[in-house]
Amino acid sequence: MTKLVKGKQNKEVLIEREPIDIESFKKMIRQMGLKVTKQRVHILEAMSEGRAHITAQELFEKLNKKHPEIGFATVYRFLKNMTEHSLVTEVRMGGFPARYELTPNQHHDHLNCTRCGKIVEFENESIEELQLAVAKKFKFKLTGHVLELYGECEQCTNKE
Amino acid sequence: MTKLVKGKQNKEVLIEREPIDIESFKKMIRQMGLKVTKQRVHILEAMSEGRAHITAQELFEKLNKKHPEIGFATVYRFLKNMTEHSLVTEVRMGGFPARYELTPNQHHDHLNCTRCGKIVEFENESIEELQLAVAKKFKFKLTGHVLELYGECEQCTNKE
DNA sequence: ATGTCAATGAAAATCATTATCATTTAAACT
DNA sequence: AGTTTAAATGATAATGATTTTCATTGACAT
Repeated sequence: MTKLVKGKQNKEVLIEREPIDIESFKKMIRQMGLKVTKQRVHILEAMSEGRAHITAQELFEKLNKKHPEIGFATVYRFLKNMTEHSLVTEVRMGGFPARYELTPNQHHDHLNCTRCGKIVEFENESIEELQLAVAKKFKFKLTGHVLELYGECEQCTNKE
Repeated sequence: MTKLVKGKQNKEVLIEREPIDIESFKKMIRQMGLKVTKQRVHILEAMSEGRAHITAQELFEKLNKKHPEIGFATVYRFLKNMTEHSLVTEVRMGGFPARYELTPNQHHDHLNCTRCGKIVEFENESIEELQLAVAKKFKFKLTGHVLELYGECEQCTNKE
């Protein structure tokens, strides 16, 4: 599965996502010290297929079609589990429901539409470098950052 | 009223907040095209006195002591109003209740030491410009951003 | 002073998320 | 393979922040 993102120099690049099979799903679950259940495997499957950022509800509904036996409590619980183990990254925006993605191996930040909740991923090397410069100026060893841009997407602006 | 913050060179600096009186509160309310009510004036008073970032509930409880006639719906409604008019800045963190502050006239971001909790405020025009460029690239009207850097400060690093 | 429409407060509603708890099941152990 | 046992599940209730509703009050233009 591939994901289209914006990269350096304004060129679009394809980030390959390593193909994930059921065996590696099970491995991931065991790595967290949890039991392998069909529900958990199905949740991981659904997350690896779909669009990058999904809400718990959307994920539940998607799963519900093929596997109506999975309750939404399980979805919420497992998402929380995976978030705590950094296997999944949680993105929260305004008062909107949290969105989740399998933690990407390549770092990126988010541009969020405050009206429709849409999330666009971006990566900007220059900003990263400036952040390092700021940290250096204040003699900090930089270990992480959160950069979330908020605005109104084209569609919402036109919807007026 | 003054606010104690950590500033450049690890020296504490005092950022003066312009004194706000009832008349200017009323002016602010009229500027938003709203009617001046005692509730709204009291809400503004309470916000200008207290700690920088307050939740709607905290604000309601604080007001409730002196003015038990103010309902929490009014607090929520007015905070939303002011946020929409950029008079108040809303900060949301994880799933926690939103926190509000009278919009500071001087924009800044934060550099946080993950070991001792020290906060350094900084401002970087180049980063701001790059953020605008990113938003433009994706045809977003940029309305705000959150930039928090995390790291280890000099003292903590030397403390090893 | 008065009419009108916005503002208010109490209560109910909503919405995402979490907790409860009886039942099921993974997987460790015969 | 059968038994055990603690973890996992799903249905439901509970929670907590925020919003809506609606009858009443009040600001302010006239």
